[in-house]
Amino acid sequence: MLTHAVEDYLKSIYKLQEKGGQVSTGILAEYLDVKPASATGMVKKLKTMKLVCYERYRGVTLTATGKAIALEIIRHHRLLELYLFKALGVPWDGVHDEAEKLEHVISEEVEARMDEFLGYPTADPHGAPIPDKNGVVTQTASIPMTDLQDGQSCVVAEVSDNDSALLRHIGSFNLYPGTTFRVIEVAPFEGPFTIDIAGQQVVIGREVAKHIFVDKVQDPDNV
Amino acid sequence: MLTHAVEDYLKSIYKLQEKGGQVSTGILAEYLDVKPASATGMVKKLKTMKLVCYERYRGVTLTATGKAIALEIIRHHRLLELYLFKALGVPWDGVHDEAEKLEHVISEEVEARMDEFLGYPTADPHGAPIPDKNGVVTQTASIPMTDLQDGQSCVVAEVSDNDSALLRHIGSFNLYPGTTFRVIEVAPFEGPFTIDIAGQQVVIGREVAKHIFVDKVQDPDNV
DNA sequence: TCTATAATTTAGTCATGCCTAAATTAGTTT
DNA sequence: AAACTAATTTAGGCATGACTAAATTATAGA
Repeated sequence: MLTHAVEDYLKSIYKLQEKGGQVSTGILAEYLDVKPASATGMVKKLKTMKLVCYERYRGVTLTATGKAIALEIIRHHRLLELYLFKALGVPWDGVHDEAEKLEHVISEEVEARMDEFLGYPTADPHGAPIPDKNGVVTQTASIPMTDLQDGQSCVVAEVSDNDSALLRHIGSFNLYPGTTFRVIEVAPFEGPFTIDIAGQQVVIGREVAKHIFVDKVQDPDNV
Repeated sequence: MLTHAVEDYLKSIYKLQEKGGQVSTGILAEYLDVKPASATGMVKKLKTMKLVCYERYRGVTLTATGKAIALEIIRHHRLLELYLFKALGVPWDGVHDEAEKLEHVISEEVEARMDEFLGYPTADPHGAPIPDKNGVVTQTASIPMTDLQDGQSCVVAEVSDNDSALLRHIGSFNLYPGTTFRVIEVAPFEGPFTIDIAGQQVVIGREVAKHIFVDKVQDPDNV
């Protein structure tokens, strides 16, 4: 069996690999809130386990085996988040931390039963895709809200899930995945976004907008 | 925060204390499937944490604090067992092992929500009592099935939960907590029990019967 | 009481996974 | 090319919680 630490490292490497491509031990350490030396040590261990490719000073990449394990853990995490949210009513800003602990101990059997209960879902409460049993992820090419311009309409696709306070804040505007809104005004000089959500006007700061990803929608009122 | 190992030791000491009274480090080691020297080491650590009373060669007892923690973990465990059983349909011979892992990581919030979902239950799927939020346990004084004699009627109160194969076996007779049966015959010389469950005759060996605890019932057909 | 046996404890090791401090390498500047 | 800075790695340590082997204590029998 793999240790929780190994699982966490693989998961983190996967996520960093997704956005940044090259994953240095320093970035990994920062992401895991661990000292660089610790990350180097673990990465060397992961290499002997054939879970990562690694050359010193060159960064880390997951092997096929490592990636499969990372995706399994991510699947556990996201299914748990959705289950806690839907079946137990845990607020969406609380599910991440809880799932973080549960993902390492849940059995495949319980996971399968949650999956069935939820009707084989494809996204967690923050809009992140849930890999299927074979580790296949369907990535959607959403854009950050900061790329939007005046008048554009869109649907919230995904929201960063790691900051609980931020999620509570975003939730207070009803900006959940699936919510449609229209940009009324983008203030100049890196200013905030004024948007319309179901008739309500709301002002969203840039720092917050960075963590919201959307899909553009053809707006019949504006064409 | 307490480690999983500390929690497991406290829980085990509590359970052994319940039946046997005196808990030696040897018994504890056997129960936890650990070498005696390891148990001694941990017990000394628990003493410095003021969670147990311990004098060498004299055995261990929980302090008030230690007992409170043990009961909290037991509450986690039993609520989880029942939740897995009722909400997710995990078979009763599987819930113990799963709960064993989850009990250490579940938050109080999630526990409270499961408790609410289940309607504030008082017993787990094996009939063991669930301590309440304040650590109060309502013990029932059930007797082992091996104490029964010919003709007696009774209700299954509790079944040992630590042997999965045994549970599957007992379950195959429909001998769940709440099931009523009548003893037809106790074979002499430590022989098996022939019982009547809802019209079906079933033969139960003594080794199995040792793990089934019952409450006697006044049988109107037999008085 | 003395001794044999069983239970318990001590002493010393090992694997994990983290840490700090020091050394090394890479990547600029000048 | 030399030197400086930032990133990375090595080296050595620490806490947990397990282990084995050896020493100690308790207990029961002769």
